[in-house]
Amino acid sequence: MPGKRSSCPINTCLEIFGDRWSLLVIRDLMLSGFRSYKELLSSEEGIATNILADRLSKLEDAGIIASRRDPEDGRKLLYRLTTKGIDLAPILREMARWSTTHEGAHPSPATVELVKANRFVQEARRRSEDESLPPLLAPSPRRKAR
Amino acid sequence: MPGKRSSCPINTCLEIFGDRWSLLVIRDLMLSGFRSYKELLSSEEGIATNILADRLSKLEDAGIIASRRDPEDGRKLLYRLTTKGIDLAPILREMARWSTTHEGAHPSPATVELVKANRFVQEARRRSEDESLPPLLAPSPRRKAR
DNA sequence: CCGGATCCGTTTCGATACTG
DNA sequence: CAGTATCGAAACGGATCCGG
Repeated sequence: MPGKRSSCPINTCLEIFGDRWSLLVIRDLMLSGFRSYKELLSSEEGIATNILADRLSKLEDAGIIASRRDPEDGRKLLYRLTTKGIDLAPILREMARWSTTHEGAHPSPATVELVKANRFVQEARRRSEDESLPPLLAPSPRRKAR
Repeated sequence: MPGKRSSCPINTCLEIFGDRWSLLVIRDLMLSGFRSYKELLSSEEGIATNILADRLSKLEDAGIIASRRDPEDGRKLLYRLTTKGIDLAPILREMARWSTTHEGAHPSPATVELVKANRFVQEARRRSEDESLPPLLAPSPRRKAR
């Protein structure tokens, strides 16, 4: 349903950024490079299995992420951002910057440095191309089972 | 409810950008400077009165928008972005840039120029301080009552 | 008239159990 | 492990009502 709304420059972002879970998936892939379904499940703060599956397929349809078999473990699917997805990095960077300025967000020191140094986008890109690189952020807070 | 999630740099943006309607309200205020409740109702693509009221109060609680009486028409309330809200402009700018690059978004030529010239943020700021300036974008597509 | 608040039918979301 | 089915909870949209 492309609808009748192409006059505003941010409308095409709405389906991604109008949704909390899509945003979290993108953030996680951007910070870590590759992730399997299971890793995303435990990383995102308590996303349900059906929601994750739904968002992954929508993001894949939108050409923002892509999946492929894990060459080392045939059972797993590895998800990563496409070029189009990686290009969302500047948006995330500005979000991180805003949060740090206006709310008491406490990103990891490493992330702060990246944002300051303007290398966030570049690092996110490298991470999607080279899976040997470590994540930008620790494995995740892993929210307590509510 | 600050919750237990401060380790990621974008978490504090989630409540705004995880919600479609908040995003639209912010976009509209950013492009036009001031808006009354009624104007927002007809500008946003078909938002319901209760939803708009809800989002306006949440955004006000978050310190992102502020309201005051229209000096010329005591019945009206005028909403505008606070400094904190205006500082979201870089995020919107990157969204506009991404949309223009990756989807066939057709922003108004004026908006394209602003984004290219990097003046989007600056113009949004001016518009929130000086209500004599024209909106950056036409009064809005005004979606057909389906 | 303007800015909401309230009620209500419908749709969507999300937690859990379950399956290939 | 990756993903569906189910079903209750929440959000949404529309209409209507109300105080100023």
